[in-house]
Amino acid sequence: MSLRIYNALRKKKEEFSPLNDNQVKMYVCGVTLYDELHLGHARAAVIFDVIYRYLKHQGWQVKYVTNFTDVDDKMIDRAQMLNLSIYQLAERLMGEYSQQMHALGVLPALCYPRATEHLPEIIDLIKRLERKGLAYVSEGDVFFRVKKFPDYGKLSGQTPSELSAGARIEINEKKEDPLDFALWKKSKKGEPTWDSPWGKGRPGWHIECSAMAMKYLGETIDIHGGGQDLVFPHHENEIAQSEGATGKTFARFWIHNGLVTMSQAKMSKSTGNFLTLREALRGYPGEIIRFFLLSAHYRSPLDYNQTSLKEASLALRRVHTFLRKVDDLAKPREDTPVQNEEQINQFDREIDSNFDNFIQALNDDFNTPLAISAIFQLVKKANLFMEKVDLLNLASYNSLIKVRDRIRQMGQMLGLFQVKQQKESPSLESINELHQELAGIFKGKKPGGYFSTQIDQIKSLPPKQVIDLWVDYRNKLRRERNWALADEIRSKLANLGIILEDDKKGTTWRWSMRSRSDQEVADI
RNA sequence: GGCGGCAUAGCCAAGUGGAAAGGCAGAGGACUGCAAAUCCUUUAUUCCCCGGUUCGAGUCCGGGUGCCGCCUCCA
Repeated sequence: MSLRIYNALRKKKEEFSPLNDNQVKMYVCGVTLYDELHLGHARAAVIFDVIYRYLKHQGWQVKYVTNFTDVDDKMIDRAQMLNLSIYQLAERLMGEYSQQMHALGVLPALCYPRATEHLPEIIDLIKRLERKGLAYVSEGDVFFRVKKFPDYGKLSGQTPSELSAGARIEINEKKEDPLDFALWKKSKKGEPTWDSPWGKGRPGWHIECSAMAMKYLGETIDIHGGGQDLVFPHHENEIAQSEGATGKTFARFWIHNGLVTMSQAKMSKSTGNFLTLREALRGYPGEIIRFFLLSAHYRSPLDYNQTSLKEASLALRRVHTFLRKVDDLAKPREDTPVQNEEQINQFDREIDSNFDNFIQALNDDFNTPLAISAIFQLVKKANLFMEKVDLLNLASYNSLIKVRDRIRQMGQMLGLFQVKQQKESPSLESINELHQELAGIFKGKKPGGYFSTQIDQIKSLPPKQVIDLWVDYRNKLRRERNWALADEIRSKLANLGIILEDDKKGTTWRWSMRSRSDQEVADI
């Protein structure tokens, strides 16, 4: 089984292996630091994070670099509006970025180079292009001479003649040809500026990526990624600049993620059609958002609607419920007699073949929806197994542990199911509130035993123990067939976000996760 | 006008030649004091339409239709 990746350069899936036997060099275009992130940015980050994780899983050492664009027109405008320097604006947004990426379970890249910290490299690269006649100076600006680069259009399928015929190209008197693009822009008054051989100015948008990718990864990299909306002109121009300067292949594989749409239209800042990542994270844990983002193939468009995250949370809950069930299993004694031996062996084989299916799915151009379905199939089989094998012995227990570990292992490649759902401690206040509530139930009644005599002592116990006590007490009521009171306790606890579940083996409880935006319970 | 993508059940979504994955929602059932969780059964004989290739097509080819992206900053 080998990894096949759809290479946008050739518009087909190709077998992937790194140029240098063990090391993969991957560069992904990051964000421009001018405004909040939205789900579209999150999708790109999560997709390339999965690719990064999977490449590492293949045993390769992966050098993964993603940049920040920290100087451009929109940033300059925005910074002026906020009365900040572009540097301050960048710092602020980078802080949010790392916080939100962390919430999504995105692993840190090797480094996050910034355009403004690589002026010497950028200037060198432009000089190189100038020497080759691929760049020319015009009134303080420097442009790339597209006509001198014969391969122009090889990524996007655009050809210079067709582009020239198009009506949407900006007419600029300074350019020799409308297709030429800026490598260096002469600065206007009040704009951030750097010295250069061509006078004061700032880098054009595309050149930073070429310069920084080459600096950190070399002149030929294995994978270059970014959103589908970057194919033209950004990536096309990167190829022109880089290959024009070096004469070498810039990137062997080009990977583009599909865009997130909302109401069937591209999610985009400029159109106002977007959901910010901040908003999404206010309503749902990062893992749910991540799961949603991986629920479509990375090259397909992904449509967000009102119920997307709700559905994702329900689906994810299924897996978490299973993992928690296994985590809660008590290890049987060594001498528990083995039963259902054939069933257990059969189950073990299924676990392995299921894992193979998962790997095959990811090997086929990172097919995450298919990979995820393998996890669901395994959960289903395991639930069924648990149901059928009623007496848990060491062998069946070990099988279930194996499934759980497999799921966590698969989850690791997707960045899911890593954290056990923490039973966060409620505040002292809410525990006191709980007591008030529950004590109210007993007004005029005699709960008896522990609760009537030791109510003050209970208050000093850790919350988990208090809840356990109430659960015990409720079970006493249930044994007495006092359903009304038992149900009232359950409902009071539910108000505090504590879900009780009774089954044959007893009662377990867990915290639910509430969606703060719409009060819908998204417990996982 | 040019380049590219998509069209599969109520919804989301896999599937590039050989009996239509998975999830959500719905229906029925098992379990349960009731819930919850779990399990079982069930939901596409028309895979956008029309032609063609083939023993056989959602899958390949041709022609339509609809939607989307890029060609201007954009993950």
